[in-house]
Amino acid sequence: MNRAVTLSEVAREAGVSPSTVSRILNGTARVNDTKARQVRLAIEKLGYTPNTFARSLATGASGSIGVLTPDIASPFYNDALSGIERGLMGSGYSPIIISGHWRTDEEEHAVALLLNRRVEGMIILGGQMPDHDLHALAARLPIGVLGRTIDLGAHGGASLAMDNRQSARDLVNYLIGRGHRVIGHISGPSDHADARERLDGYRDALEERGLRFDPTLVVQGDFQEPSGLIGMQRLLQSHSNMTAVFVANDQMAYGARLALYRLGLRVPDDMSLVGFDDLPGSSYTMPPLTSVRQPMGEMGQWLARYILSRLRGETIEPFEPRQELMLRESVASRRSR
Amino acid sequence: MNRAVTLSEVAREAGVSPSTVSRILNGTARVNDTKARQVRLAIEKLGYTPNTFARSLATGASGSIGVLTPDIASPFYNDALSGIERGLMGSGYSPIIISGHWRTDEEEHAVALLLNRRVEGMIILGGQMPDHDLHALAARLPIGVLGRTIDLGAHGGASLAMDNRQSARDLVNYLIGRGHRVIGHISGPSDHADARERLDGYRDALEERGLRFDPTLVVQGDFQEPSGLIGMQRLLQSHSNMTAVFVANDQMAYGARLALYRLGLRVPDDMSLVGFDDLPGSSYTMPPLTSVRQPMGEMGQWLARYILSRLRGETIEPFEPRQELMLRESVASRRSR
DNA sequence: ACTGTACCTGAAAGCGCTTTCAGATTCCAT
DNA sequence: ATGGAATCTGAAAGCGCTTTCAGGTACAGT
Repeated sequence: MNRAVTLSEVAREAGVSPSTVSRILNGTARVNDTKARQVRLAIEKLGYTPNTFARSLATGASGSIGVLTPDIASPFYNDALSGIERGLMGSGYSPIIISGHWRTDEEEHAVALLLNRRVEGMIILGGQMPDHDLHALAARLPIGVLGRTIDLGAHGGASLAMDNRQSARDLVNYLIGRGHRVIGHISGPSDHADARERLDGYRDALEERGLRFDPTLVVQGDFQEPSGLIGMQRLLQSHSNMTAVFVANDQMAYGARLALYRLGLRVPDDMSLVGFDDLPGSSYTMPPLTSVRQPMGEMGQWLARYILSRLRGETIEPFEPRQELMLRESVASRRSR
Repeated sequence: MNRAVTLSEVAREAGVSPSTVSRILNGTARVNDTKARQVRLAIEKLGYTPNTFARSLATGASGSIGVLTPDIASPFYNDALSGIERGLMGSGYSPIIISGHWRTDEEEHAVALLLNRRVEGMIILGGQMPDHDLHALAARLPIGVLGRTIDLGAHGGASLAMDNRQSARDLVNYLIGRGHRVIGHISGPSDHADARERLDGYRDALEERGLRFDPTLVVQGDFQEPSGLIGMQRLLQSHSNMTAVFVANDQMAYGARLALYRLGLRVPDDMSLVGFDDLPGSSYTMPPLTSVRQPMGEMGQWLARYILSRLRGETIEPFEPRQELMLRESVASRRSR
C-alpha cells in the first residue's frame, strides 16, 4: 500500500504553506483565488485525501455517531438503521454500527469501542443494557434510544418507544369486536419488556370486555418462527374452541401460520391470526397478516436528527410515533351467538 | 462533555513516563511489575481510555475494515454482514458499514469515505461499481467481493460468487423432472447481472431438455414483491396451460404467491412455484417455498478471514461456496401424459 | 505622502499517542 | 571485583492536521 499523500506535500507542490491548504480545504478563511486554484490543482494531481485521524485529533471532533443495534441482521431493527442513515445523510456525520447480539456484555463492549472511537453521539436500538448505564452515557454525550421507555431528561437524550401495551390492547379489542371470545396468545420471552407489555395489553383488553383471562390460553415463545409453530400446536391441542390467536410478533406468527397449514386449518376461516411489528413480509403472507406497525424508519430518522440538533445546539420539534393497526385478511368475523 | 483523560495524565499520576504507559498498554516491552501495577491503578482511577485517533495517527493502522453493502436493510445481504462480524470478532479489527443504495455515485462516495477513514481492507457486497474501480481498489488494499464474478488476481483480492446460471438451471431442471412442461419465469431487472444469469440458466435447462424457449413465458420484474404479483397475473392471463413458475428471487415469489391466492389457485396443486435466494422467511411461507440457498453468512465470514489473513501476511485455504437446492413443498409432481 | 484598517498568509505550537535512541541499572561470568 | 551483556526506562521526535498569532501587503482616508 503506497504511502498516502499528505497535506504538506500538497502545500509544497502548490508553493504555499500547509496552513493555507488547510484553510482552503475547510473554507476556514478567505484565500487568494489564484492560490486556491493552484492548491486545488495540486490536490488533483497528487490525488490527495485528508487523513481523518489527524484531523479528528487536531479538532477533537470525530464526525461519527455510534449506533448500537441488537442484531445487524434483524429485519425489525434494520428499518431503523435505514432511517438513521437517512437522517444523517448530508450532515457530514456518519454512523458507526455495531451489534450487541442481545447480550449485555457485548453491548458494553460495543459501547466502549464506540467511546474509544470518540463518537459524538450515540443511538441505542432496543437492547439489554441497564437503565443506569444509559443514564451514565447520556451524561457524557447526546444519545437517542429506540424501543425503550426511559426518561433521560431533556439534557441527556431522547427516547422513542411505542406503547406496546396499548397496541396489543387495540389488537385484541379488534379481535373481540369481530366476535372472537376464546383468544389465545403466543407471548415473547418473559424477560423481554416488549413481550411483557404485549401480554399485559392482551389481559387489559380481555378484562375490559369482561372476558376471563385464562393462563392456559397463553404459551410462551422466544420471538423466533419455530417457537410460534410449537406454540400454536400446543394451543390447538388444549383449546379446540379457540377461534383466534394473538401472536406477540410477526416472526412467531409465521411459524404459527405454518402449524395451521400443516393441520389443514384455514386462515382466517378456521382460525384468525394477528401478529405484531408488521414486518415487510407480512403484507405477503397467506393471507396477508393483520399486525401493528411501528414507524421504525421514521423513528430512526428522527433520532438521528435529534442527535444532530443537540450537537449543533439547536432544538428540534418532538416526535410522537404513532403505531398503526394494519388490518389485513387474517381475521374473520365470527357470528356472535 | 468532560475532556477525556490522556495518557500523559496517567503517566504523571503513576509517576512514570508516557512511554512506559504506552508500553504497558500495548505490551510492547517488558516493564517492571510494580510500575505496571501503579499504572494500571492510575488508569483505573482516572478512567482512562486511549484515543483511537492519536493511536492510529501514530501507528498508521486504523484497525478497521470497510464494508460496502447495497442496502443496510436488505435481508439478502444482511446475512453476509453477520458473517463478516463473526469473521472479524476477536481480531481487533472492526467493520465500518456503509450502504451504497444500489447507486454508483453513492458507492463511490462511500468508498472514498472508507478510504479517508483509512480502512485497512474492504469488503464489497454486490453493488454496481464498475470492475475497473474494483481493480484499482484491489491495488491499494486487500479487498473481498461477494456476489460478483471478477478476477482480482492473487495479489489484489478475492471474490466469492455463486453460479447463478447453474443453480437456475438445476432448479428448472428439477421442475422439468417433476413433469412440468410449460414453465413461466419472472425475471429480475435486465441490467442486473444476477438476473441475466438466472434467466440464462432457465433457458439452458429448457433447451437441454428439448423444450422450446418461449419469450412470452418470461415477464420482467424488479426483484421486489409487487412486481412478482403483477408478473404472475400477466403470466396467468396469457398462459392458461402453465403449471409452474420459476421466480428469479424469493421476494418476487412472495408477490407471485399472493397473486395466486387472490385468484384462488392452490400451490402446489394448481401451480408450482420456485424462488431463488432462500430468504429466512421462505421456510415459513404457505407452503414452504422451494428455492436455492447461497451460504451468505459463511461467505461473509470467509471474506473477513481472508482480509485478516492478507493483513497478517498469512494465507488461507480457499472457500468454495456451494449453493444448495432447498426442496420444499411448493412444487407438485405432474403426471406426465 | 502617511496613518489606520482590513485582509491574507506563514511559522509554530499542539492534538494524544508510538517508537527510536541512548542512558541507567541490573545481572552474570570470570 | 570487573567487564560486558541484558534489561528497563525516559526524552524527544514525529504521525498529519488545525489554529493561534503575528507579520506583510494593499487600500482608503486625510
